[in-house]
Amino acid sequence: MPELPEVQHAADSLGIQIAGARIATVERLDWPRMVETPAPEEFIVRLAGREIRGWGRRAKWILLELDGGWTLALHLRMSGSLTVHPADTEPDRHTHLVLRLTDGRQIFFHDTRKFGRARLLDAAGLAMLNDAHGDEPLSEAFTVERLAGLLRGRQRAIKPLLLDQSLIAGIGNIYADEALWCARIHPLHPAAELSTEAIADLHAGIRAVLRQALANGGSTLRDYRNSYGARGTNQDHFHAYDREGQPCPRCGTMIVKTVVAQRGTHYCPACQRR
DNA sequence: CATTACCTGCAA
DNA sequence: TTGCAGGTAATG
Repeated sequence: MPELPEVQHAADSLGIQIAGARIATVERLDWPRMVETPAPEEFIVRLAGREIRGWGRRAKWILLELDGGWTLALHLRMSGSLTVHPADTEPDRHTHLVLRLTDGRQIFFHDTRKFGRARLLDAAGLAMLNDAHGDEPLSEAFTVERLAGLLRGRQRAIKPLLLDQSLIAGIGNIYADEALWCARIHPLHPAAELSTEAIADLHAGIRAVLRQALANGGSTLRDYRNSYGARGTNQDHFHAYDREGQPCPRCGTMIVKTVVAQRGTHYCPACQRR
């Protein structure tokens, strides 16, 4: 579900509520597969008593910086959400991890589809997570030249390349389609064959769609909520994604939906031709 | 590169 | 009942 803008909002809305708080206990881990490292029993023991010192985001991971050099990394995958609740709120059946704070409040990791994941990482583990991911597309370092370098020599289609987290981190199916619409690029265009001008438009498009989504609190198709339980509104501003059969806002041609890289893919067949 | 798997719920 | 969903990893 969540891509960079949604994960950023999830992290910020959570972090602002809980920074400085301390985890008392880990409760209700009824789907232990969600804990990737360390073993669930050790995860529970090590988290107890940790202070939450800060927060951040890397790719689609939410990072809670803890004392003792530990980082709690949380990935929402398709349907996860993190919300903060008073002491007496009962979790529902899709809440698979609860962090009880020493002030009584609870953080719920709610995840209908159970794809979400948690890792408790030391400095080396955090470095590995970092190294596994590519450029942050909103960073200063992500220049047009950087993007051109990433595309150079790669014959694969541009859309699956945009989804490859090891190259560019944080873009998912929505914002890949939206960025390609912005840049008037066909999702199957070979990455290495994009013109200099098209690459510049793609760079601008990626940043514009992510910034707009951030400004709108992310996109909520179904499950996404920030940590206050609020939906985003960016789904009301899509140009191509989820708009099959509706007119392209630029040229009026019907948006079509196909499958590219095993993902539903929406584009304008008239003005996305390069 | 394509296919399958992981899960549940919802719309067609 | 089937197919599909914002993600990723593990297979041929």
